Amino acid sequence: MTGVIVITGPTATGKTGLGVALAELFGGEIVSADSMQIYKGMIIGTAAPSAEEMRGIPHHMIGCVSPFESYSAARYVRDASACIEDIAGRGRLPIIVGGTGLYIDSLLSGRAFMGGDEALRARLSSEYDALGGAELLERLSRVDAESASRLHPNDKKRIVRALEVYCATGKTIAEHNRESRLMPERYKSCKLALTFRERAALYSRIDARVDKMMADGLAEEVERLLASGLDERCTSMQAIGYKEIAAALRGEYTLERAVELVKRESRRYAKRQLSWLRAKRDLNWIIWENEPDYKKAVQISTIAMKNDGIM
RNA sequence: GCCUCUGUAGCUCAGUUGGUAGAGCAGAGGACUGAAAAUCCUCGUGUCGUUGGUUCGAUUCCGACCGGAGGCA
Repeated sequence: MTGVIVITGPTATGKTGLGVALAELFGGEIVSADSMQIYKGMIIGTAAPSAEEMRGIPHHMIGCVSPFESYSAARYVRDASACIEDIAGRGRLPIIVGGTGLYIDSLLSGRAFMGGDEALRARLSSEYDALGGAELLERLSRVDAESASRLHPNDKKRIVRALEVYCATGKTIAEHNRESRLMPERYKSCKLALTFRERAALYSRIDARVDKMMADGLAEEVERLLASGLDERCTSMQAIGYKEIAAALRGEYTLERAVELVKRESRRYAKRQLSWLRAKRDLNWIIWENEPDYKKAVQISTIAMKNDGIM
């Protein structure tokens, strides 16, 4: 079975740096697992690695999709799997680096997502708006009581999707989930998760990085994307840093306010990532005191890789 | 130096006609299976500035003191 390394953790914890360090040491190539770096032209705001940071290591799955498209976890599993097979086929070590938890989990399990139907989804969505969440949740509970019992009436996305899956395939999403949970992981992996000892250290790092993005021209990058015809309905424009600055450029509030919001949203995002990761069991945590210490991290990683049977 | 206002949750403030208090924001925790940087749920005990007094009981009334703001000198 192909072995891979996974480097994850909340935003701004130094995943890129560790990924490159391990790639240099073990002859690896990077496969990004980032739902926004995937889009072309979104570089500054997604903190995509620069050529200098890459240090000659090949990086995949970055900037390879048009920002007008709506990418998905399902497509990621397909595209990233191909990358991994290619890398491993050439005798190199695939190193998956990114903070999009759903993408990583899905990739490792080779999860197949239940097909859906865009038109049907749109219809259900407008029914939700017209009839209300309680009504749609009630309808879901008649066909899929299991999923319905776990959802809140306000959780529009999930109620609509559960209904969509059932209507389109005749199978409940709960059944599908149960089956897919039984699938064994497709790759043997060593999972490394990065974070800081103190939440405050993480947050001040996030704040500083947002200031740096602005200094590097994030506003101009957003302007350029908007000028190309993108609007807030595109998935790519839902990215933190882009949606707030776009709103400021539209005159909804000042750029200073936008920067505050970008910082706040990034902090909340990091918190959500942490909450996703804490629920996982097989992670090797690397906890920074104040600054990333890559030398030490490489040592810890090497030990973890041996323990997990990679190498 | 005198006068007035003010001191309540990390911040901005509300409130208790005396029975130890509550909003917004910030923040915290959780969920998550074809949007996931998305989406959704839950969470407010704090010496009511300090210290005396009145009172069965004071954060609330009175005094002094210590911060802060303004005014007059």
